[in-house]
Amino acid sequence: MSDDEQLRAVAERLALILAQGGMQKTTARVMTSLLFSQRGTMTAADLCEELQISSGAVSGAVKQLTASGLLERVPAPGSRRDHYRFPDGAWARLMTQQNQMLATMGEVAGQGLVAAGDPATPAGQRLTEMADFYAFMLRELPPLVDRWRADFAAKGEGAGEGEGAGR
Amino acid sequence: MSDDEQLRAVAERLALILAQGGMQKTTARVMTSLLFSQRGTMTAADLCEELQISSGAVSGAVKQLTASGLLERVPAPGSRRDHYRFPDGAWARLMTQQNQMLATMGEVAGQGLVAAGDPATPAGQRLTEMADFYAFMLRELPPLVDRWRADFAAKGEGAGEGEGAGR
DNA sequence: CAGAGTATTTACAGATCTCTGAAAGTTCTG
DNA sequence: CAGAACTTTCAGAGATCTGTAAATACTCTG
Repeated sequence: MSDDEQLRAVAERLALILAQGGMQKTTARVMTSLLFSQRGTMTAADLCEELQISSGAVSGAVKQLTASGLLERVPAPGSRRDHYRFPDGAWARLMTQQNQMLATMGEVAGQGLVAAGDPATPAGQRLTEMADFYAFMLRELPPLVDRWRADFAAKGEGAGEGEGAGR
Repeated sequence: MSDDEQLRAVAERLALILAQGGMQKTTARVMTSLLFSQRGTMTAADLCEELQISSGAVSGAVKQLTASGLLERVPAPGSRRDHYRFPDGAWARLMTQQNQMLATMGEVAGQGLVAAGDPATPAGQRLTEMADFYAFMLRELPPLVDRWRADFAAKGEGAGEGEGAGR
């Protein structure tokens, strides 16, 4: 099995995992193709061929991924085709997006608390815990992600040459 | 609109949000019913009536939620029916479970790196970033959740002196 | 241990989703 | 500005999922 085939195999495996986690199958396949591709960017035609899917399917997946920040269009001088790639820092941005979800969960918990009236009721206690938890995460997660960004950037600088990083 | 109806409305709204985020609709509705219920626990029959769904559907949802730690059976002396409730500390546990996903993502990234061979290739760089990010999160998130647990427990002590009422 | 009261599983029906193929829309080039 | 090269949209076919109803399996009580 060539290295390339191995990469594709791992890509498909990850796509499957993501699909089980709720992501659309085709969308996941497009994303992992981009993520594991040895090329810097891929065109819609490339994806059609590699994944054996129609251009319509690719278009749909691209739309979704773009909305989530997991895919970006790259200006491709000399080619009419759109070129896509998996963006740098996408993972961190993804985590940041989840902050939206954390905020929403916190809000809903708050609304529930209001409706419950008394925080001492069963619902009140459950919702208090929920509100507290999500408020905490909303407060603590962004700085954590920022710290990673800083760490990683620092590592990258040092690494260019004598990268002592590693494990 | 009574308080109870308001609670149910918020519950259904959250269920809808969760469903859009990939969770099964019925499963989400069962979970939020339990979460927002003024009762301490609910039986399958209660859920059937409140949500207007069949007992089979409840059974399925219970199975899924139990597996995710978002629902637990409560010993119900005097009643033959199973009583269910939303467990204390479920949110924290849920976040901890996501660690499993973080670990998996890290592993897959590592496998990709091996298959890519050279970390300097496009795939190599993308996967290096991915592996680093997930390793970082896997390292930092559990302590964060522990800190919340400690904080929240401390808050609770200070506040509800005689709260023996617990469950 | 028989039997009632519950929970779970199963087959099937209905609904939903998703892909394909083709038409329509866009955007460059010559 | 006409035409080519792509991408996006759309209607319909096919696959997938999910809930119901009924049968089956548990689990207490008497």
